[in-house]
Amino acid sequence: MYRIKAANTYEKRPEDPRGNSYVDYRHKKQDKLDEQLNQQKIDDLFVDCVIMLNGRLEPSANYLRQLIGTHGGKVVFQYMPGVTHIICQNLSASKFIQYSKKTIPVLLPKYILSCVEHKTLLDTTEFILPQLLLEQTQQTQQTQQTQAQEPSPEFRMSQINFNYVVEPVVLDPDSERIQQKLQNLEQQIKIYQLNEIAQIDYGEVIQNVQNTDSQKSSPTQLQYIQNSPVKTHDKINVREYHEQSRLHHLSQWKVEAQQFLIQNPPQGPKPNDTAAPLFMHIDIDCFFVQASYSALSAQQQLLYQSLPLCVCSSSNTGQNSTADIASCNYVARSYGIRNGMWLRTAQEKCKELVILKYDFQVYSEQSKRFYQNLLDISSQIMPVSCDECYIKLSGLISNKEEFMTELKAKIKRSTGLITSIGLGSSLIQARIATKLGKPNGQIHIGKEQFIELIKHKTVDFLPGIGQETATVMNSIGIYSVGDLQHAQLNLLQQTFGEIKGQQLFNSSLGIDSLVFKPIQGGQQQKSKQLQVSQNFGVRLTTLLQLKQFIYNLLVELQAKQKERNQQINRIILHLNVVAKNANPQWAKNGGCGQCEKTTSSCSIQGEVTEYYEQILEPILSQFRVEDVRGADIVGVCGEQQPEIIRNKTNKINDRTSLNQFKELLNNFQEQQQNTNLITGDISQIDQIQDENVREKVKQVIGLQIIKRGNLDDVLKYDDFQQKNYYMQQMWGEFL
DNA sequence: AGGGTGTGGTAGC
DNA sequence: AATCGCTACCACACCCT
Repeated sequence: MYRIKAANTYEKRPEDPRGNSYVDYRHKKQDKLDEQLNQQKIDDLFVDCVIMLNGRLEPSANYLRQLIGTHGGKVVFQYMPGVTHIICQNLSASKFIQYSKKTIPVLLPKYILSCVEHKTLLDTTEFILPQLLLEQTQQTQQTQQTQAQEPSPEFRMSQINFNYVVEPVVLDPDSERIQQKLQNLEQQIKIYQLNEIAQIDYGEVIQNVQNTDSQKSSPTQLQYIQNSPVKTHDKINVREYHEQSRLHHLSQWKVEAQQFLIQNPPQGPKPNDTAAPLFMHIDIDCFFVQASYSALSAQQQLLYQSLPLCVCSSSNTGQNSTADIASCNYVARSYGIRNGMWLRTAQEKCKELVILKYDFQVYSEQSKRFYQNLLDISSQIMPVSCDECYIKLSGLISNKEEFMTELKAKIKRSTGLITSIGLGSSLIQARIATKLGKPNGQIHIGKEQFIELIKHKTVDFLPGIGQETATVMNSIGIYSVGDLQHAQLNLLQQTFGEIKGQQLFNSSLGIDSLVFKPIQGGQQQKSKQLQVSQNFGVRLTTLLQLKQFIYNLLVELQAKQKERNQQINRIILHLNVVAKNANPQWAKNGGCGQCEKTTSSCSIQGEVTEYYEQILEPILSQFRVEDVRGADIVGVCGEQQPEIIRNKTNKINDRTSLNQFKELLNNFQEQQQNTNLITGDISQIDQIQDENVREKVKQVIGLQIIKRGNLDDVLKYDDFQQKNYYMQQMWGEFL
């Protein structure tokens, strides 16, 4: 089912001098919409129905509204008397309680689609929202269980702590609302009995958390699945885990670098904004390896001087070792070893590979020394990471080569580390220059050179283009940076979105999409987001463990908030649940493997940890406890209210289209492999309702055929007429 | 229309 | 045979009022 593109169904809110309420306006609007839809009516399928749509739906609420309207039904978006059906997909805790009280059926959007398909109003039982269904069966099960005197050791997700829906801070002094809340609360207590186990253990969690206040680690113990193939600690302690996580430190060092620059403002001259723009990008070559090496004794250094080196968390080279290489030097790279490669694989490629240990202390010190050397160059520095930054040099440098050589020598003297420097008239040019120069490089490139130099690189050579973007690019026939340089901006924007498309195109031509934001000395840098997460070595078996784990994450988040002196007004919970069809092998190394990801957030005021229940409930009510068994709970991410900068341009394309497009393309490619290209079923392309996307798919698949030389296959047909017929049938005017 | 919320991609070693 | 892991940021889609 393809979505009708979200037409702009909203009307401008009228100025109303007579002070009519917004509600009036909404009623009027509702009537008007109904009238409009009635005019397009096909049949009277839903004629006696008043259908309420709620929340995020698939297909979208807008699509359903039109669908119902054209079949004679009435649609509302708020509950009102007379509603006959509620269509809903995910229920938040409060709505869950509201709806479970009503006798109106709460159904999945599939109901509407099926009714339309069968041209009749179907029985609703098949389409009841699973959450509510679960609740019903649970209640019957419960009564059965109590009769059988067989209490379950675990408890259901949807059953927990609904009696704690009161907000810790009542934001709205409106008494009516508070009364309603109290009423709700009463109802909830009637419906849901607090589980005794939960009560006791929740108390324990609180106690444990209080213990952490004295900087000591939380004694909260979370057991792993017995006989789990994962060999990690038998406790999960977020703080302890982070101590040994290289990525955690990497992220922290970036913040440290920013703070270092705030406390030690660059004393260098101010760049001349009227001069020709000149930016420097500097990066320490294989930072971890060099830094670990620099901490070795002189004797060892001599020994390892020209050997292949790598840094790895483990020197365990056993068959089952899945440790990966954090960083490897260029000697090692000559053997085909790469960052991120599994140690075992790397050692197969090079038996002499020397494994160095992490030394986070040294990395942090070296990072500071590195930045110390950059302070007198210019007043404008923008750190990228602990070992990498941009510096604005416009009008400050006379002899570029000399400057770069001297700077490199200076850093080498001070830290013993070898760096690469790139100069360019934009950030991305400088960045690419460094990349091309590594290791131990010093390059200056201009725009013309830039375009020539990277023409033949694959698109993922450009910063900002990762695996996903590269795959989509390939699918629209763009493989090299040169292809991108000559691509149609229009096509890029249709595929990636207006802004993103433009940015990608700009990148290929050496024009920045990254904004140069130098650190302002003395000013507190406020980030827009604070996040705490742990994805490794987490194997939770019970709901209680899950709750404890999330609470611990929240404690860490709160600590971070205080440390950084920042306010948090929204909390986001990310939850990874092992996908149903996930290969169990994948999670063997302690990671998440293939997961289904869910996000839920709530606005907060006050202490982060107070919102424990609010965050949990909506998201947990979607799962049964069985589903969470073996789930990986990812993290809690607190967010500051970001600056609202709305993008006011018209959207050409929406993500749904992009996803549909990807799917179609995959289907088509599968078919191509299985059948003759010519007979490949392309009828589905014509079913795409969105004209833009349909045309794009045709265009793209056409492009693909040309790119891959498959056009020749078509041309093999001797019969010219038949050939033409196929061509036309497939691509219409596109070929 | 603008605010709120959910999704997904990227970089750094 | 398999591409994680942590944190911060951006662009974007979609719903609610």
